[in-house]
Amino acid sequence: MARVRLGGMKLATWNVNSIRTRVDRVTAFLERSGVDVLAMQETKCRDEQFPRAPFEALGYEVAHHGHNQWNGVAIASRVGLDDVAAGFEGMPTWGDAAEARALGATVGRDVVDGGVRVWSLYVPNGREVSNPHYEYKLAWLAALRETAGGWVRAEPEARIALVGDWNIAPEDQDVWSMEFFAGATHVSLPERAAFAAFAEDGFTEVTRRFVPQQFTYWDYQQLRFPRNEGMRIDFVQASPALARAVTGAAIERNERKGKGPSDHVPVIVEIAE
DNA sequence: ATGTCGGGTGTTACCCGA
Repeated sequence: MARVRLGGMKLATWNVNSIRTRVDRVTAFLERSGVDVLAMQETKCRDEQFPRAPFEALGYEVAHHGHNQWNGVAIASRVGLDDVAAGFEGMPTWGDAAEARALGATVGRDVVDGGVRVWSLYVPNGREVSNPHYEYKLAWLAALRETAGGWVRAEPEARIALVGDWNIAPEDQDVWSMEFFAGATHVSLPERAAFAAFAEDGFTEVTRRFVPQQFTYWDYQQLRFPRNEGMRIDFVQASPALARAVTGAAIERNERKGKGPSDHVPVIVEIAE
């Protein structure tokens, strides 16, 4: 197939908090933003319930992985969508259940050299530091790092994007009040260490250098958004070759406004060819 | 003051999760 489009691509990640409730807002965002690939989290539906038609009408292919009303991850792409994989090698289960928290696909083979291997990730919340879900979160992150590190070691020039809702605020400035979060998940040292450890395998978080301080999530409760009491928990970790190709990033704060928003907003990165 | 959102069900009243 001939190259139809050169010049890089725009990749975004967005925890949509139910795609069935949010599909109009999500497709409107795609139409006006010029995003070529959108990784979604918390679709909250089974595969057959995902509203594919509105995406396909705009020229996007969709891969979705969802078992039930919890979790659910997807990737929509108008620049190719190949080698789809649900879950990663070694991904821990929650009890007996392999949850729908990771979906990989190769996109952009015609617009970026070698394409980009995108993983749409919904990292477990952890609930409370004393809750078994917290140990599950740490184990899940450790397994992801082990597997993703192996990908980079096997293919050092691979362009790999680990994107999504990491449910970790890596720095104190990434929450509206460290007092409020004292003793809570998302800010604990083991979670922050787990996030930072990806750097040892060559991954770089590539949005902060372009957007030094901006929240990506505001709770629906307590007027958190009007008061700008949010958290920065949605990130893009890029392999060495991909990090070199990233030319910009943006956090779409305005998507938290208006009628029926998700509690998260899209995070966009621009990738050169 | 868990005061808001989702989706679910033994559904029109509550459950769980975030």
